[in-house]
Amino acid sequence: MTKLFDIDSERRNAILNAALKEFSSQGYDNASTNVIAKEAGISKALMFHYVSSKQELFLVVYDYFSDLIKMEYFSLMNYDEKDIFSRLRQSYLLQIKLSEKYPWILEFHKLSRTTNSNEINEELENRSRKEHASCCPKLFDEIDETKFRKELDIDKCKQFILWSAIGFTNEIIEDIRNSESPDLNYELVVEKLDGYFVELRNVFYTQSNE
Amino acid sequence: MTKLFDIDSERRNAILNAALKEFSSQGYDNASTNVIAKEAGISKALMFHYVSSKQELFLVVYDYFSDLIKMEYFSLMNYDEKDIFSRLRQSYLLQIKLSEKYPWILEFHKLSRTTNSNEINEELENRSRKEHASCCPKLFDEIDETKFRKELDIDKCKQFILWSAIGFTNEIIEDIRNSESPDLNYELVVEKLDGYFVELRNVFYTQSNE
Amino acid sequence: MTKLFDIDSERRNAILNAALKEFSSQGYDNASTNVIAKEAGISKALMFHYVSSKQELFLVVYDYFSDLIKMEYFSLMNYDEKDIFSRLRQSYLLQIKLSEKYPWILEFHKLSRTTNSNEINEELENRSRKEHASCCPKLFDEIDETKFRKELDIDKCKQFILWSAIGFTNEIIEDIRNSESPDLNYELVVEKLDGYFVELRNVFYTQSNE
Amino acid sequence: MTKLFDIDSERRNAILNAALKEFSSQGYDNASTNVIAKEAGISKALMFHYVSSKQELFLVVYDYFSDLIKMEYFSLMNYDEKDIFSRLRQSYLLQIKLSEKYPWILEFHKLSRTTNSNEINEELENRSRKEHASCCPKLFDEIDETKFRKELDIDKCKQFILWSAIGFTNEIIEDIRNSESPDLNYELVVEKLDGYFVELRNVFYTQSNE
DNA sequence: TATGAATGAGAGTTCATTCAT
DNA sequence: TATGAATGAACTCTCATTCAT
Repeated sequence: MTKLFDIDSERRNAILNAALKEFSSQGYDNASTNVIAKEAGISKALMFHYVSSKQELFLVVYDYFSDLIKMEYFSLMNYDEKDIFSRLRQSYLLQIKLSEKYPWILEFHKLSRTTNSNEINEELENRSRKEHASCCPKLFDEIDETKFRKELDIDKCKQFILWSAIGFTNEIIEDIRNSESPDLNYELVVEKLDGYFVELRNVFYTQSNE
Repeated sequence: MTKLFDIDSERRNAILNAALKEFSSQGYDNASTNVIAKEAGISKALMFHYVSSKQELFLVVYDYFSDLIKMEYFSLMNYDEKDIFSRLRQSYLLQIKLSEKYPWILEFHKLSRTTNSNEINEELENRSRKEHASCCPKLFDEIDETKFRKELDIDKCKQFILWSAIGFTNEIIEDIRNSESPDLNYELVVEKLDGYFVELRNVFYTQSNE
Repeated sequence: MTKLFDIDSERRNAILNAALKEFSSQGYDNASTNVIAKEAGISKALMFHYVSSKQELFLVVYDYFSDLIKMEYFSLMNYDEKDIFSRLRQSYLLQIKLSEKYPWILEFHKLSRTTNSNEINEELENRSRKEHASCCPKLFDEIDETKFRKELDIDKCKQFILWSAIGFTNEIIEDIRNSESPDLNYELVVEKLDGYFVELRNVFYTQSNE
Repeated sequence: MTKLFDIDSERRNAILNAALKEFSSQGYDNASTNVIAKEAGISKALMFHYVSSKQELFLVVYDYFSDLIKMEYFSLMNYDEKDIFSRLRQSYLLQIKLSEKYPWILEFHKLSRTTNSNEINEELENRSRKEHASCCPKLFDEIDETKFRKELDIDKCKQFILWSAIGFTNEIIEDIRNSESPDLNYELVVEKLDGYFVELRNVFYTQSNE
């Protein structure tokens, strides 16, 4: 239905990025197709030549980045790595790399917010039903729990670790937003990241030297 | 400027709650003054008699709840309690209590999201500059750090604890939204809460029995 | 649902007449709410305060004039008059009178044209099913058929008479459109009308002097 | 100006028929060049290569069918036939035949409806001024008026006959539109037609057996 | 010759806001 | 105090038309 995937990839990316930015920051209802078209550098009419409606644009964006994340993130993840923090590190490196090409991709999950459009809500529910809570569970699947200190409740710890990861993600996003050239501080981000992982190991793992 | 504080408190609360609900759930841009007026049970024109604009309404709501939180929350907090988790527990009990009168107050922080209105963005930045990250620092001020395991980096741990608290808050909010009679599961919430605190002590504190 | 009938009758008539003019001349699909609002002398937004949509406006206009025609035309018709041409004359006098207040009312039937909007088409079909071919049958009901020349097929003659009446109606409409002050030639129209009726009697009736 | 007449006649006919259908059924303003191009089986851009604008397309269609009617209809009419009803019969047989190749030609007159485009309105008026009511006068020219009953006003009778003919035409059109295979009921149409002519003779002519 | 890409103008509709009472 | 009426600007989307190839 959409003609978005028959066109030049540079323009396609411009549209997809612009749409992801607008939809994730403003939400579906408040997102303006005007803003998206302007940010993508094309006329509004042309955009509606590529997609038939705001709804379709939203769903195309959702599916595109959903697939992208599957292929450029999930399928590249090495789940043989059983150390949860090494896994998380892997995950962050991939995400940061993706962020270079798709600067708003870390905000992808915000697309799932409930909107005023029931059709969108239903479609989103369909997709999430298929995927069954896409990211988090697998990240924690079959991790090496023997490394955790024995007295800890593993499930609760996973929860704490997840929440910390979310908090850290938000910090990264803010860092990226606040710097014009996001590529420059790639190393700084990784350094910060590694600092956190050192500490998380201290917190949750049996100390090796004890 | 606003006449909101010259009127009957019941109506004022109706307006403030309705506005907080709409602004926090829809965001400033997408929030509808129509919906707020209807939810508050008054005409739109009357609402614009009390406040001069949507902007003013937003800022009044922001400041009102900001002050409320200061007075009904911060000033009631007992900072003599130096145990961070006991402090956090206190904090949650106070917040949940506030939620009974102001059901959307836990969502207050969502008001700070960036909007399309630059004026709003600026005003919000002014306020946050004045307050300098209103809640968190004090929550962690002068806590008893001796309880922490010696090998831990206290500052990073505080960060982890804060992120966990944020995650837990979101869980509470979802619980409240998903239940028709929020008061009933007050005890359940506290129970869950205490479970988390037990574990957090396990994680971060020196084990007493060792 | 519509607030059109709670407002000042002068403005209401302005809107109804403007809408009837636009809808009957342009058809539902091509009719412009802009044009209607401008012709009625109000803002488009106000018009959408009175009616919730173009569809509703159309249906309100349809029903209003449909009812008006029933009350100011059908119920005033004296069907005790059994002479078909006297009846038709009555009919025309009433229609011309209505045209003074509602200059486009003779075009009312054009509202029934099929449009691109299936909802409108369905609503129109519902209404026409209820009314069962509103005008014509009754006009020819129980007329005095003994006046017709014996060798004629009455049913076919009725058809011819109806078609002539339609042709005459179109002539009247054109006359009205071509003159700025339609009231002036009221008498001229009636005169022309009577000329036709004289001749129609000659054509279809047994000649009295034979 | 137009290049329509330099191209393959089959494609030309496809365009002309598609345009006649769309313009006559939707009116000039609401007609979509998209629909016409699609129905004609060519791209919109190519269509605008043949004609310079929607306006020109409309006028070309108008003039083409106007000429066609002149040549394939008017010039084939045998005006030596002085009996008006035989003439009308001739006329209908020719029209029905034309309908086979140009299915929408009976709707040609609908092109003359007033539109929102003043240029189109003016052009149409020019053409009709030149032709002076193209069809009707000649149809009634030099007919044998002696056959009419003596007491009748011939001019008015011509008017009645014309109006009946119009009514009958509409009936035929509706018949054609409502049947999937229009050719099948060709004979039925002619039969119906002849029934009307018999009666019209009864109505207007001196009865032969009296 | 033939077409997909591209656009500005305008459609219906909603919104925050002001006016009159 | 309180409200319904009123509006201009902005929204999403479609259209006839032009451009580039």
